Amino acid sequence: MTAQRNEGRTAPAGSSETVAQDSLAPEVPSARERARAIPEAAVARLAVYLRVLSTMAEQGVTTISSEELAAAAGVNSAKLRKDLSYIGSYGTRGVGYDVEVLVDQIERILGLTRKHSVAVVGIGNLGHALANYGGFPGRGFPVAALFDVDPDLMGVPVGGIPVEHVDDIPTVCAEREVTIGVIATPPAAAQLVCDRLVSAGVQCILNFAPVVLQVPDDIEVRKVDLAVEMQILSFHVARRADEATEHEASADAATRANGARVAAADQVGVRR
Amino acid sequence: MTAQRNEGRTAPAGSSETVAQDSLAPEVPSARERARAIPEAAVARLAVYLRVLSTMAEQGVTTISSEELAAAAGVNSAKLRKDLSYIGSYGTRGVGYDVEVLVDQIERILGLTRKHSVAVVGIGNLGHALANYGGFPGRGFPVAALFDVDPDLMGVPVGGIPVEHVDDIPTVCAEREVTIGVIATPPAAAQLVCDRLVSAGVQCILNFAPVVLQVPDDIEVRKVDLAVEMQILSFHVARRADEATEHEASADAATRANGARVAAADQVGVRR
DNA sequence: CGTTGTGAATTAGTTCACAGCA
DNA sequence: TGCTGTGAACTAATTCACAACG
Repeated sequence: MTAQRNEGRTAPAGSSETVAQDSLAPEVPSARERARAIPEAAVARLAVYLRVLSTMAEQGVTTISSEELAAAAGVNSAKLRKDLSYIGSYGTRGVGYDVEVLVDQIERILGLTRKHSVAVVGIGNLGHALANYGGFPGRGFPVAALFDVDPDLMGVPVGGIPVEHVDDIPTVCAEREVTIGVIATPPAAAQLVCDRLVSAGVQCILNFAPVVLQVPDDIEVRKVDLAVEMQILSFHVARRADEATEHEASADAATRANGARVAAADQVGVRR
Repeated sequence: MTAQRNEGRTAPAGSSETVAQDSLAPEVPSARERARAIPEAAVARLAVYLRVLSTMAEQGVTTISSEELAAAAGVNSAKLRKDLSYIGSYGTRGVGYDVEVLVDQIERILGLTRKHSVAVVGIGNLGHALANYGGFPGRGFPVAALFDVDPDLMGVPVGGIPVEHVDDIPTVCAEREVTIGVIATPPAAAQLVCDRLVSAGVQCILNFAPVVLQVPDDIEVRKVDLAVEMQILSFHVARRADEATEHEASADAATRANGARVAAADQVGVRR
């Protein structure tokens, strides 16, 4: 609904890529253009590598091979090296990578050198939990504003920030230069809140509400959807059960027995 | 790093597919085998279609075309039809799909006809919020147990379920036939908790802790990682900023001005 | 007709495998 | 010698485009 949308945009697909700009400026794979070239899937993994590397650094590790880092991140080393190659060549052949250098470079690519002010909308169970993280995960994401509609919450500080009314989203967000909006409202309110955030100049939205948001296509939306996650898991349980009944003749306990065969699931790629 | 892993398994890739079984039983693309064939990405979207369809049904909609459903789900219609085709042919050419039929079929494929008992481990901010949902999203996921290490929490009911000690995970989970474990502990405790859940027979894990879990490869793990999500958004903010400075000559306000061009972002596919 | 269902074409992402370098 | 960086090969996912059909 609210379907003024237009999925099929104008471009006939399979045409552009680096196009859409003037044909002057021959080729500048600068840091800017380089960034565009990083596959979406790789970006998600870079964030994981960053965390692993930070942990390593804390433990005093200064150098690490692709094999080691890959194991710790739950991916294979070829993928890891390919991912790192998107951001440049910072390894030393025969040796590995300098942990600190890698941390710096990944932070640079992910734009973590900037501060990204965050607004959380919907201070219920979840919003409360989010606000209490006080300065989002990994720092660099200060919570600049909280919003709700509940009159009882107005002015009440959560995690040190007073709750304001959702009607004030446009003014407050614009004023505090919020770039990331987090929606933790009931589903019915999500689209309205989203529209306000967008009109306030917010560029990216993290949506916890179980609805599909309609947004201008220059707004980046990521969603975290509990129900979907649970149902995907349910699917796998079901598939497994089916397989079991399928060939329920052969070894059964035999398979279950060697529960020691540990292999880091590729949890990085959002899917397997 | 607990790295007994072995990413490169034995199979030389590009060999199997439907293999690995006896060559008798010629070909049975039964519901079971059919399930195996559904692309992971499609499964995630089916869950979204299901929600949209349920909402539709509530509103009295009985029939819907691929174009309409696709719009509401934020995907294009070709993808939607392809996704639905994985589960069977339930549409009527020239007409569309019967909403109720589709709901039933998707629920069947996702295994939502079964009950999946859930255990939540780590009753902090987030765990508390999760437990309070009381019976996870969309029903069918009853919370059967809560665990923590905090002595003050032992026996305290949260969302109607008393908190038990993590040491009891193996016995309690096995006893109550928990199939899905939710980890909402601090990162340091996550792997240990995960190991216990696995030894208790839990098949799938939803991990909110910012660590890469090492699990036997017959365990399905999905992760929800706030920090990663925020950093992906950060990346996009940064890229955008770079692009802006890039060709800061031409129209600037012009682009920002027509903020009305709404197009449902493809929020379904976990990525774009 | 109008819309589904699906092979074929395309694009994105992963893995292989090895040349090249410290 | 050992490990990175990457072209080439492969696999997965998406999109096209149209025949089939109620």
